[in-house]
Amino acid sequence: ENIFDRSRMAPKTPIKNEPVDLSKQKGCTPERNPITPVKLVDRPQPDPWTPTANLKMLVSAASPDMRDREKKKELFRPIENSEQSDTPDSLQYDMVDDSTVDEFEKQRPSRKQKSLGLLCQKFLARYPSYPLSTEKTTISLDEVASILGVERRRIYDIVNVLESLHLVSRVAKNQYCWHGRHNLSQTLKTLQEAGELQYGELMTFFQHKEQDLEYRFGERKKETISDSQDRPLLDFSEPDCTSASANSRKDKSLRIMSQKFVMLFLVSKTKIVTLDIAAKILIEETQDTVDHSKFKTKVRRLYDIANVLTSLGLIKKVHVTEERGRKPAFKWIGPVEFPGKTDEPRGHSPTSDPLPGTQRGASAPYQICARKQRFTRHASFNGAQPCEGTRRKVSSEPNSPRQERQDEYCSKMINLAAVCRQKIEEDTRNPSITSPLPLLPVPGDSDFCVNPLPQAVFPVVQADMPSLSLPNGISSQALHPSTPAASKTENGKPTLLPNQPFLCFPSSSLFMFCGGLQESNLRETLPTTGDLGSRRAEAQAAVPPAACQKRSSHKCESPSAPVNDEEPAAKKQTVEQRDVPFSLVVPKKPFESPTTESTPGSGCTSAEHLEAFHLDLTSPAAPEAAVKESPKPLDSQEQKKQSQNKDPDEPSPGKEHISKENAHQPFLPQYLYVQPTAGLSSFNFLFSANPAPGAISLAASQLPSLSVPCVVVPSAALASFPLVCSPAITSPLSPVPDGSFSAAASMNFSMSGLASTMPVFIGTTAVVTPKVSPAPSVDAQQPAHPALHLSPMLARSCGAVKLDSPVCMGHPMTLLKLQQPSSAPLTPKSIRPARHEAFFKTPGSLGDPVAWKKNEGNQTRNASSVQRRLEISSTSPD
DNA sequence: CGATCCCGCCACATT
DNA sequence: AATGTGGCGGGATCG
Repeated sequence: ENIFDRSRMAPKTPIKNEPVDLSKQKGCTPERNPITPVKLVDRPQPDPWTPTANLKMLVSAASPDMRDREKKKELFRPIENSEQSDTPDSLQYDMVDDSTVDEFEKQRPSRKQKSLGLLCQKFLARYPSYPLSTEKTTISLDEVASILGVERRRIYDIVNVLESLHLVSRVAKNQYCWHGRHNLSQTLKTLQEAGELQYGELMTFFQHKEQDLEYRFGERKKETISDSQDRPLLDFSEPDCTSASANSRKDKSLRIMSQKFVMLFLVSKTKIVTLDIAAKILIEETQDTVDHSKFKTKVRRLYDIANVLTSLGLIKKVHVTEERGRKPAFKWIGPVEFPGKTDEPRGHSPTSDPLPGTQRGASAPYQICARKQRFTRHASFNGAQPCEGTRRKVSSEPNSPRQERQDEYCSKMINLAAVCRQKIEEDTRNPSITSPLPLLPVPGDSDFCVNPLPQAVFPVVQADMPSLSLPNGISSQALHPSTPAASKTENGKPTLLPNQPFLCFPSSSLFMFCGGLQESNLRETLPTTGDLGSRRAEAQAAVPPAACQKRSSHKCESPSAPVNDEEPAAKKQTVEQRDVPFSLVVPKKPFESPTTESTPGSGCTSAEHLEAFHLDLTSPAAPEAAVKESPKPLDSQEQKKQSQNKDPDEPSPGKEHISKENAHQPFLPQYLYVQPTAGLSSFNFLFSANPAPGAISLAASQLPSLSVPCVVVPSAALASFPLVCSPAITSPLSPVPDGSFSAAASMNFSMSGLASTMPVFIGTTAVVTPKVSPAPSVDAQQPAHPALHLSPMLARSCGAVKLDSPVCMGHPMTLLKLQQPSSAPLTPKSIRPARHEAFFKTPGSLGDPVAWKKNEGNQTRNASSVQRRLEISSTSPD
């Protein structure tokens, strides 16, 4: 706890280790705090410890990393930080007079300082995220407990969760083995698969709106399934470790719960799970009987788990605003895609798709299908296996409502479906708030899975931006008249809806670029061509005029497609966040960290980061978002249709509205989220880049250029209204609000070889068009496309600047300027590296080291890992 | 006052 | 029986 403050002055103050004494001291015994450090004592502690000694250990062990973590934490919990950090006084004083300061500190040992989340960070700080395979780090619970100054009990809480994700494994009594995150993606993948089996339908289904329903149903289902399967699934991983024997133990609910909790995120379209839903789902007991107390207890546990997951950077706390109100929830910010996935976008053929036009979106449909299948499979599976054999808790235990029959399961599912249907119908009736989109009629049987998707989309948005809302009218218009059709898609109009990817940016500060790459084209077509024509992405942002009211609009209707986009986006974000530690993570807090800041002048460097972009908000005042549209908005629809075909082949420039294609399956739009740096604080960017490596592969030839639709909005503006960007379907929109603000801009990204580093240059076609062409292959680019129209607004509001951003990459960049005078800080997050693993890695480790290195204060980070190691090693000896 | 969640009792598992 | 684990929920804090 101390650490916080001390991080800077590490060496100093002795006190804190022990919470206990804190309590004692609080009064005013300032000066001498240090003296008897009571507490630790409890533990058998051999070591010599003097208060100081402990401190030293702590400091040494944690310092570098700790800071990072702390920062992260800060992100998560701004308040805390502020407070602590505030204490500058303390620092100063410390210099002078420690005791005094300490006192103050002591006075409020604040509960937070002892929080599990913080503790977990400390814990994690002690071990490298990616330990060398060679080194096997063993963790002694007692040791850690004493070092961290907490009771062992608390360590169990942490370790149990970590174990559920396989970051550690139990080797022996009191001994755990640290694995780090090497296998995290694999684990998550497994959990995701398992989760789909168990919760997929539900989550998908109801996710947002129907949460209520979900709860009810969810519970049942889960139970059923979970029994038989959970164990196995969960356990699967365990075997590897010695601990297998451990299985017999009572059920380790915390571990299982943790896994289930993670599964919910992985299965969730929105990647947001509210606590209450999770609790309900996780309560295996009798569905109906959800006692209040039990529920409460479950929630408590979830908080424990959530704290750990938060410390791991896998989730973050958010609030979901629903019809009913605002509820606490957590959003998954970890990796979303897993390499190994069986389902590859490309492979899968739409053919079998049960869902007709519904989803053009690349992955979404796919997933759905998969889910169904599994589901089915699953059901049978259950039936086949009676799981009673496995052990359950002792009979004596109070609760053991477990055994369910598969039959029941089926029936439940049916019920569920029915209920859902009802729900939907109801909703439909009251489209008012809830469902902007018409819900699909759900066929009783099978479809649960399918239908859900569309809905899912919304929620996502909501979550983030409660504040934003589109007026209905607007939304409908703007978005798409057709939108509603989405549901209909099945019926008749398939395509449109789905295609559209909309992005809503909830948070005021976010900036998103959405775009899909045309991968398909790329792949098939020559890279070059692809490049060129490939992409223009259109992005639209519709900004409702101030007049617009904020409403539920957040739900912008978005066809399923959007959903897809979103997901990826989420992923990306996550990834990046990881990479870029702090800043990314917490958008809210702009970090002014030096890191990002790129000065205007910095050529290459800046390039590396997105800094290349400079955004100046020219017109901050102009809240309206400026959007650029790609040249052919109109076509988009048609194209969409075509897109259905999915033939990407044609690179034809004109047509290739990428966006649509994007929507298709192949590519997932990637988003890059750029954190606002100091200057940028006001903005956040999301870029959608191609996630798929596949896409990248295309690029491989050289520079693939991607066009991404982007929207730049001043945060302020956003705050006031919601933005929606539908890359795909811009055209329709264009008419809408038209002139006022939305402009669609197409962005092109060129990436060199791998997307990873490339400096992205964003060219607004319109603006810049002409210029950039450094990239050879690229030249073809259509970007030049005259097509762009900038809305007047844009034009005005933003000055497009072309830069050659010659970034190191040598790609040209275009910058948009928004009025922001100040240096635009950019937070460039580098584009995320193509590889999955990269996600996890620290920024330093990211694939494109080069790029990274520079800017950020990364050094810190980069160094940190190294340092960390060193330190640890040094420490360990002790 | 509701949301969080620390604390540590105590049951159960393992040694 | 001793000790390791970890469920659990009272009640303190936080917001």
